[in-house]
Amino acid sequence: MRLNRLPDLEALALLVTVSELGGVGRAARQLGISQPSASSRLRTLERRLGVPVLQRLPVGSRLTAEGQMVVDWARDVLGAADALMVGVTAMRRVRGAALPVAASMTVAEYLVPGWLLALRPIEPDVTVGLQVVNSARVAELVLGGEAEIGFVEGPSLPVGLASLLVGRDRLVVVVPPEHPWARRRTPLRPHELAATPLIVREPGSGTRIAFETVMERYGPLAEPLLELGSTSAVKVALASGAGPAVLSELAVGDELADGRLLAVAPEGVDLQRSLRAVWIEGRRLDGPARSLLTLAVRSMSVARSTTSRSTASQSAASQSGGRPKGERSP
Amino acid sequence: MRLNRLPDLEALALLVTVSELGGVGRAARQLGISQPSASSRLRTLERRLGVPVLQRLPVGSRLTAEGQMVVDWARDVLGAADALMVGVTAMRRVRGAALPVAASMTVAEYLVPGWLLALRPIEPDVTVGLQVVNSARVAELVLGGEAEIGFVEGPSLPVGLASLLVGRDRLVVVVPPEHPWARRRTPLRPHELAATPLIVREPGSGTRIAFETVMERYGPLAEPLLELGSTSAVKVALASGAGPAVLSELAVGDELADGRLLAVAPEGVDLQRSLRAVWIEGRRLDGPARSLLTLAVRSMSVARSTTSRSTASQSAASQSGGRPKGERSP
DNA sequence: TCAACCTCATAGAAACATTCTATGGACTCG
DNA sequence: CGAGTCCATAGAATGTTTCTATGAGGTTGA
Repeated sequence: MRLNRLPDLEALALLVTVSELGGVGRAARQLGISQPSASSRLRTLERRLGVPVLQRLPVGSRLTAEGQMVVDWARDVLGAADALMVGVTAMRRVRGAALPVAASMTVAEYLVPGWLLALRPIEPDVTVGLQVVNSARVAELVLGGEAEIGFVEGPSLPVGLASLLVGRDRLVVVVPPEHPWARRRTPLRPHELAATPLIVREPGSGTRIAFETVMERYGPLAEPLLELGSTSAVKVALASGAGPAVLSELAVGDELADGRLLAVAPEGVDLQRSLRAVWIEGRRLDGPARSLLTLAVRSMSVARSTTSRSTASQSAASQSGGRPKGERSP
Repeated sequence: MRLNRLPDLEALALLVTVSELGGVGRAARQLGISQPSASSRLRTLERRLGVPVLQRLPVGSRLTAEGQMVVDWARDVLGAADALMVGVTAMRRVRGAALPVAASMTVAEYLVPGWLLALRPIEPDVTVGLQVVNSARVAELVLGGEAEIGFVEGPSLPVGLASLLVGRDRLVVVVPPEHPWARRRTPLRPHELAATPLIVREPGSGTRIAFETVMERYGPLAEPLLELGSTSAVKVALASGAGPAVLSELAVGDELADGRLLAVAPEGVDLQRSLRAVWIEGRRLDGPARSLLTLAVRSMSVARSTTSRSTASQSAASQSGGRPKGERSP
């Protein structure tokens, strides 16, 4: 992670605004800075990128072809930054939030920011408070009234809580492309997996507990190859070719998508986990909490339907109808 | 896009490094700055985020629970930034690159950065040059020897070129959740779609041409509701509820995944496009070009075998398959 | 044709942040 | 208890960004 080769986020945001408004001065006004400041900043950005991105015209500025690409890439960066900020902001307001939420780590990390971004235009004035704790504690907080709605992962069903499925996650065994398992033709047997030293998260982490619970029946697990404190650290170890690792699919989706990592599915092992929204049984959710639940439910159904075929109707229908009911336990 | 609420990318990179190395001083050394500078920068970051992220201990520093979340979100941001930089760097070196590549816009925008990120560890010393042009011009450049490998979209098959499928894209009709079509129960008929004014890209853009070609047989298209010069601009118009739009699925993967947009599938219309790698027929690709081709092919097969995933950050992902965001994305 | 108006760029001063070196306090380890 | 490691603070130097004021280039419309 070289420190110096990073783009200036604010300059990128400025460039995006220029592309939307069609002029440097207009963008400056919108962002509340002076026009010369914007001009100079864009020039610095161009110099650092080494590519001209703007075509200055007497009537405004248009993007060059390269600029168009930069803007589209920049939108991704800014979207990620937005997600970070929305997540941090929610974590900061644990007390005194209009909508107190509790979520397990997986849900909080991968799903909550997207929901909050989608919630913002719907409920602009609602301050969300986010508490990131384990699933058991989520249940406590919801039951104790400290969170209006919660999100849990895993197979155990909290009592006294209504719940609704909002997503699925799956633990995947991943290897770098140069690992022997990347080329194996025979399926991975559970016993072989159990007997292989793996890179895993530290004891007590949700991912690790879930994995150990599932693998219990296939015999004792080998000693871990490495125990690391974060998903990121595991990825770093993986990149250096250390060995197979077990991670949440949500955590490695990008790496899987572009081939930096490969998934090896153990034969016949169900590593799927349900992600559920929970709230006090019998209580009717309304207001912002209900909006959030709707978004969460919708995000799942749409994500699933886009891979095969997608129609908007199904997801919309499920919520616009009656109030959500707790699903019965599996 | 408020300018002031953006995080400092370099500070985030520093924090990530601290989380990997376990100490402020160690991270500073790795990044080539002094320890006090790192310390001060982290303090500033904490102040701006409003959340303590580091627990300073006499033996080093550990992340707080909030810090853990911040680091994981930050990885997405940095991944997206990395994708941007790798793309820009490639565009800068059109001449004199060891591996000259030509790609159509869709491929260049959403897939190439992810491939280049994956290529970096495999071929660390190869400078890639990227030319972003339309598919016909890609064919010319490859045939003329100005690009060793090219990537095209669309149904037309270039003559004299060998090709291999590296991905698929699909045009999708998207609406904001509050649009009437989001709640429709009857399937969308092609004629109805043709008769509806849509938000589209400007004439001549690949997305628009592809859409018009497919829709030709269903009668004349209605006048566009809006014609906009970039995907981003279309998204902005969508967000304000303007009306249905037609965009590449790769461009709206994140929005679909978290429900900010909904896809409406027109009945029986095939809006899929193939994305292909092309090179001179009969020529055997080797060296870096072959590595790149391998990565591209792999990214497709893996992407299909896993279900999509989404994180807010993922725009990069969207590029990389989502991950241009760095690494992310569905 | 020309004045009014718009665009973006430049100049120079002030404010701010980051950087460094040097030092100190806190804790662990032997 | 001393040596070593860690992080924080102090104060000066550097660099960037910011602003206001102004200029250059081109369009618009009378």
